[in-house]
Amino acid sequence: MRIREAAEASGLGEDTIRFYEKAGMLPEIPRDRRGHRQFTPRLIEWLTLLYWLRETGMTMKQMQRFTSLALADADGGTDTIDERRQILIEHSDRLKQRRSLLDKCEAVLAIKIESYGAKEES
Amino acid sequence: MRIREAAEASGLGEDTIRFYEKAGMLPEIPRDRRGHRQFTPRLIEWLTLLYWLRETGMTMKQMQRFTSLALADADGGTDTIDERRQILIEHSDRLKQRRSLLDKCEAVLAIKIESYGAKEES
DNA sequence: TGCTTGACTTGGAGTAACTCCAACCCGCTA
DNA sequence: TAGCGGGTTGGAGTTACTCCAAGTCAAGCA
Repeated sequence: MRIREAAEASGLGEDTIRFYEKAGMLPEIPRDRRGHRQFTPRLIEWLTLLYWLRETGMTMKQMQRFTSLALADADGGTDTIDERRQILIEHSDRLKQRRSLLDKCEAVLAIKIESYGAKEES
Repeated sequence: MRIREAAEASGLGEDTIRFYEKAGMLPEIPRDRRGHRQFTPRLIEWLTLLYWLRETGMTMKQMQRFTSLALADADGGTDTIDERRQILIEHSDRLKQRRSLLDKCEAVLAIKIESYGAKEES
């Protein structure tokens, strides 16, 4: 798979993928003889996970940590699984907080919108 | 109210308030004879709304637009109310989308976390 | 009277996380 | 052989702050 397709499949942009690679947030990407990146299904899966984590506000630092843990266990080890799971659990908790914030804001907006409606009717 | 208290009350930082003022996102702030800003309850309310809008991802551009509309109607007019309400409704819609995205991600993470748990048990 | 405190100003640097662009290369088709 | 499409790199630009630095100025206290 070329970078174009990888971008489409994962939801990330081409530039973002290259940027993530430079920042050490991806496993090694094989290249063909032209130097073009060749994306494996495993890489696509990884990119897709990063896409979701980014979309929901995980920082690059955490993603880098997460990646480095996964790479440390790349040979099938499980030494870092606890920490990796912990990272995901904490992120999941942040999502819950975030959602309640959105709910709160939505309520505030509803009141504000309502008040505009009232003014218009008067 | 001084800037310190305004910051505390609204949730924004002091620098951010000054920054927002420069960027034309606030009504005029009265000053005392020293040149210090004097925050009225109305201003605090405004800052608090901006805080929520920012927290939930509204861009400065939109906030600037929103402010300029409100200022155009500052004398009690209602000419811009339709557009202002529209802005808030659209933002509220974005929040709804955002929340469903969070839900989706939470589900993805739950599966991922589950899979780590399984590996650990084996 | 002088000191401290708090706020003020302008200006600029740093940060996160992209995003876009210029310049270049490389293999393929007409 | 020229042009095209799709890569490549490095670097500049963007958004929205955030954090100083350096200097001023008025009020309140000892």
